[in-house]
Amino acid sequence: MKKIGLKDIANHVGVSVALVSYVLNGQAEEKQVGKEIAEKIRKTAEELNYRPNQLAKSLKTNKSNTIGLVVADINYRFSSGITRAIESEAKRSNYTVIFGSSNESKEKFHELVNVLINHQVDGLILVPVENSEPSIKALQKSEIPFVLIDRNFPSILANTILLDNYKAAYDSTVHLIRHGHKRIAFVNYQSKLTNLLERTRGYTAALKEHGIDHHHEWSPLIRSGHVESDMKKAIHDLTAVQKCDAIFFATDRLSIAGLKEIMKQKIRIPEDLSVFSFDESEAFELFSCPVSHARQPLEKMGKIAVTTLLDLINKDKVINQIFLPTEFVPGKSCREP
Amino acid sequence: MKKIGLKDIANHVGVSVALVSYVLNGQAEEKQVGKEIAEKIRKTAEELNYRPNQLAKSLKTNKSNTIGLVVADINYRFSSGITRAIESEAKRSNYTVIFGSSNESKEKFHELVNVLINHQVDGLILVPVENSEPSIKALQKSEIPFVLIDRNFPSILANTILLDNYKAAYDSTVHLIRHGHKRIAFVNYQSKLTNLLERTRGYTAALKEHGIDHHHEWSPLIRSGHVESDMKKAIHDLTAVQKCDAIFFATDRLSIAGLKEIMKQKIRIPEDLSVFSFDESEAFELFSCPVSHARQPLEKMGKIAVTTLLDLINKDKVINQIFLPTEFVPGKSCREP
DNA sequence: GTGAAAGCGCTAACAA
DNA sequence: TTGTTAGCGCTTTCAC
Repeated sequence: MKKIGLKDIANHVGVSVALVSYVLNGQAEEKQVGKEIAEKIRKTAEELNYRPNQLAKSLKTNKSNTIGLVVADINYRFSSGITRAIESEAKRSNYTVIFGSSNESKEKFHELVNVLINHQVDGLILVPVENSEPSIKALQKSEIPFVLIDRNFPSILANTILLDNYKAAYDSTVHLIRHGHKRIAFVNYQSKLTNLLERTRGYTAALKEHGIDHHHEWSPLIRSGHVESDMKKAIHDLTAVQKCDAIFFATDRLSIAGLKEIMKQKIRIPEDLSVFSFDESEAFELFSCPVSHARQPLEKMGKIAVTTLLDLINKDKVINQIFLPTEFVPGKSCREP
Repeated sequence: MKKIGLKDIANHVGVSVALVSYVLNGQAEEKQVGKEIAEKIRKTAEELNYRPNQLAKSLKTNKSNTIGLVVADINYRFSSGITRAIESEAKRSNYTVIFGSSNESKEKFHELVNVLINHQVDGLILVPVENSEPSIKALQKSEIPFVLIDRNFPSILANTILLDNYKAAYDSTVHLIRHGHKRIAFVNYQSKLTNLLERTRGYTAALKEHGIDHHHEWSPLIRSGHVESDMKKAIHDLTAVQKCDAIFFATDRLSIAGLKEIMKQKIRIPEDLSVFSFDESEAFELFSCPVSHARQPLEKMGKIAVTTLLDLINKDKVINQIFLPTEFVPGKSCREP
């Protein structure tokens, strides 16, 4: 079946391509196209099953109606949630999403951004990875609109949609303090990502402001390549050696790894130990007790990322840093005060 | 910063655009471009930070190096796993993925397919939704290469990558029978999707071939909009009324909902009841005992989907239906024989 | 009201 | 070896 173009319709109806273009783009009124002709064009387009070539359109108008999205790993709950929100919001505005997963590699991240740019995306939504500052800085020079999401860099001023990680961690820690805990541990990844560092900062500040001495040993860092072994050691240290009575995990994956280890070591929640998680996980549904946690507003983040980006594309740019609050989801994993 | 095109480089170096095009597309040898000139062109392109306009290229060559992907819901473990595999395999072949999530709506599915086609994707990978046969049939007429994945329709003959759902369910049921179970329940969604129906068929056949009378009451159907309430009733019926001693859940989400309910009703696994799951879930990690299950080869499915599609795009090929086996992952959720 | 034609950035056949 | 040029399918200005 031959591809149908404007010309085919024009020939068929016996008019010029210009008219066909007007009509099919909803400019029939504006251009005062004859009613009958317009109707005939529409009908023929339908009959011939005309599909506009978006590439040609984009090439001409210099606008692809496409946004590029790079997430860290589509298998993360965070990524799939945000992707779903972004795709659906983009679609509402008639944009299509071109997609890539960097798998936390800065090389792949860089390459993906370039590929997306070559595909003439109108803008980018990026979850940057560690050490991707150079790519982002290069991007800034190119004047292509983009927004960062979830993560940022101190050295880069850009449109950013972030959680208020500091406050969320602070509040969560205070929650544990209110429950009467004094020896509160915080398990985080070893990482330079600001969102994670901010969580540590919030935790530390909460302890300090409530007159609790923070022991360095209470904040073990887990190496992402060695989660299982590091976590095993961490849980043992925190409970048996440091006698902590509460553990606050910095991410969902750490919570899962930690809770698994806690189960193995037959530590009872919340009798022996209180647990709080940053992020939620499907896995919590099958844990022996509901896990109290801070929930990320994925839907909202995705939606705001898109609207911010579209603003950037359509209007002129003001740099905007948006901090979203988490939602506190009470469970039964913290002992009663 | 003005956009740099081939012409700019040509002017800069003092040659024609053709030469620049040749060199930058690796045809320098073939076209016998002067070594020095070639080098100069490459250097200038680099300096000017030239980025090829993929749209123009595609328009001209009638090839976008882009594949469209429509999944049912990117939040499913299945979808994100398959998407990751597809994206990474596509990238290996220099293809980019344009993405959409149908959210199990046939209207959205149809629309997405059209949008992707308008974007001139070279081919499509689709996870069809219920009642999307008409869209698929229309697609077949258009001669755009596509492969279906995970789901198919009896009335449609197309390139398809499927699980061998029948065999996987059959084998899993036999596994339970071998463990000495006689009253084995199978909990599935109420759905017309063939992959789910095949699982029911496998289960039923296994019972029959092992001389076990199948009671209709042992196969409750859960309505996807009422999982919680339907599951509550189902679990109660199966255990208290039907006295089943094993339950086989047809999907990961059903397993989670079922296990949650089982926990609530204080039924012990595997002492009181054996449990087997089709699909795995992160959630199993925190269940009181490891759940035996059949694992889908997501990586492989994604990879094969891409290679099949690329074959279809590049050569012309016969219709191919590929059935992949699941992997049996033993847990401790089935009582010992 | 309608049509002719330029040109978006690129490829590739053809000419020189 | 290198350059010229005709489009790919579409939008849009300008002329009629």
